[in-house]
Amino acid sequence: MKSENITIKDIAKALNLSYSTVSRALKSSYKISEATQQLVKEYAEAHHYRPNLMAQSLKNQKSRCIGVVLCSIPNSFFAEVISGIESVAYSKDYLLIITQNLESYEREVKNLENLTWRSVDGLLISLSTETKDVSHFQELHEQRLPMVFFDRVTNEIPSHQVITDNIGGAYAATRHLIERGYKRIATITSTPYLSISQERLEGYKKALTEFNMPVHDEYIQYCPHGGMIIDEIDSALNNLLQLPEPPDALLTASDRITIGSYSLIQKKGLAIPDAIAVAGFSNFTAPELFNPPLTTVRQNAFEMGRMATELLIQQVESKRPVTSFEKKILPTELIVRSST
Amino acid sequence: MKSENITIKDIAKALNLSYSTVSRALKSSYKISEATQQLVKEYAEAHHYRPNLMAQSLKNQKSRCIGVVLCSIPNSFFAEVISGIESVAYSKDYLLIITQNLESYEREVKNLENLTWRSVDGLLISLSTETKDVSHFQELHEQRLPMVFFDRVTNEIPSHQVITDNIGGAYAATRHLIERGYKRIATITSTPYLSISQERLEGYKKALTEFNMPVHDEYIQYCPHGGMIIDEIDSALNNLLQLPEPPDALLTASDRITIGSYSLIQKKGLAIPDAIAVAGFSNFTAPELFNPPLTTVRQNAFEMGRMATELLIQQVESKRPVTSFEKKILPTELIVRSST
DNA sequence: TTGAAAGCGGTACCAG
DNA sequence: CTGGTACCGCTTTCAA
Repeated sequence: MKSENITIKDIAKALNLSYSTVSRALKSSYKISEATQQLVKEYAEAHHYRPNLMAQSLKNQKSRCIGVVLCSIPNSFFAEVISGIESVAYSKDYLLIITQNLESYEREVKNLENLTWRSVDGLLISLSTETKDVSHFQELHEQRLPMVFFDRVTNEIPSHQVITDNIGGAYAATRHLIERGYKRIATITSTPYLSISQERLEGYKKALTEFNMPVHDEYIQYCPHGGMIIDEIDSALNNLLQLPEPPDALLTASDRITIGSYSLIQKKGLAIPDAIAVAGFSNFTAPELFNPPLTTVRQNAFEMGRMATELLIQQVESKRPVTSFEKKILPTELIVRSST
Repeated sequence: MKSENITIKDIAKALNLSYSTVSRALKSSYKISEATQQLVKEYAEAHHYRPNLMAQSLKNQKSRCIGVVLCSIPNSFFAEVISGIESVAYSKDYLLIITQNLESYEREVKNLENLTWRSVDGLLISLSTETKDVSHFQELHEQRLPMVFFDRVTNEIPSHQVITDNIGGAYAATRHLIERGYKRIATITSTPYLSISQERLEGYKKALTEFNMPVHDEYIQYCPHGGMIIDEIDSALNNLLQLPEPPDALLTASDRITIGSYSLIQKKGLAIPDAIAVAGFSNFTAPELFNPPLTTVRQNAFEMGRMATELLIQQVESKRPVTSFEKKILPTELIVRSST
């Protein structure tokens, strides 16, 4: 194939037509006779004609590439999101450029520079935990580069957003803990800058308040790097356990924090759920195999990727600049197991 | 940036030079005076000149894209491999097109067609479980498209390969089971067509033979789709458990099969390791959290991705056609936990 | 309805 | 050492 690819010129020569006619016939342009269209299309089909994408890109100033900005590919949540992104991108003939920043603001900026150099047609973005300032995205937004934020979003840039019902998810898990009879419910979350942290915290507080339970600030612990560094989680846990009234239940607000906490609690020799109950946001494959099986708030990561990509492509291909934006909120699923 | 990108022509105009001179100056071509080079480069730097990759691609017939062919992005092993691939590709300014085939031969072929259409410069390939015939790759190989196989490789196409020491890994795990005193050791693996199945089986048999234990064919079970379908694993397990002398230990030969078996065995109410011990190939994040903690053979997936990509890019950029190929074999790590 | 030709942004050959 | 120019494959305007 590769070396034997035929071009529009070959077709034109073979059929004694001009380049332009062939080009238009292939696009079913209205100003071409049925007969010619038929002829050209059949020849193209028969000779496996595929348009040269590089040439098309150069001409149209469209790369049919989508840039993906996220923190970590092997993270189970994001891996599922990518799978969803792939499914849509592929079916619409877009290509993915996936970058990971390992929660570093600096790498996020550098990756972004590379993506724009590649002249992507649009961006799918989930912010790094370190990112407080979104001006690097702002700048591109002002140049009309389509972008859709997912999971970790910002409200500073008007754009489509696809997120999980973080408030609802955290609320459901906290309420579940309350109803199970736990009295001192703590939470460990990422940086307070992140949208997901804020919302999950809100759900947590909402449940406590609703059941007339106090919200103690010392029961709320943050991991500046989202648990990328295990020591962060450890010190968060230690802070909690050293309290005069240590918590009897814990809500962990992200995959990494959930797994990390679970592991550390066990290492400290604390029994789950007797010494401390644990429920957490997690898209881990097999939380039912854990010891004890882990109560999780599961997100529909695949769907999130799918939906964000559809919104993005829609915007990329829209003739008019898009000015009204959607905020899609996907439901979470609380799966109760014996860790709570 | 996007809309304000400057081109070679802009530089030429500004400096009163010709396009070609600017182009050569930027590439530090030897026939350009130091002074001019200096001038051009400084101007380019100052105005954030970035060459248009689409134009370069079109001209050079190089896309700086690498196609990745594998079965499933969210699979923990492959997600780690991708992370390794990304790290190298990114540092060398290559772009990744990732495709997944969900173990379907048909999708593998279709994906491949799309990749070649995108005119990728090279391919990183791990075969689907359904793939017995590799002629679709063969064809591209004959057209000199560089390709490196990893993990699930074929010997029918002369190319670089990066694999795990599958024989050694399976051997170590089996030997460990033998030394623990298990007498009837079974194994569940993928299709016998796959290189990894064959090699892991070989390691399994080698250990048994070395310790003068018989190799019973009925102790070897296959999953035609690599465990993609959970029923496959279930029937494999049932076949084993219904034997007059059911096994007292199990070696599972891939991530999905390992997790699936573990889950099913628990559902059947069998105690691990008392009723049956389990050791398996797995790159799962937290096998130590399982109940009981799972003995695993871990592969260096990240390194596999890194290495395969380096070999590929080296081949892509090599002036002469590459004729001698390397077979890199990465060591495995047996981590003993209480499931055995 | 069709053809000719310019141009997208670079590269590389040929002159000078 | 530098400039002119053809060309990569396709799209699109302008003419016919």
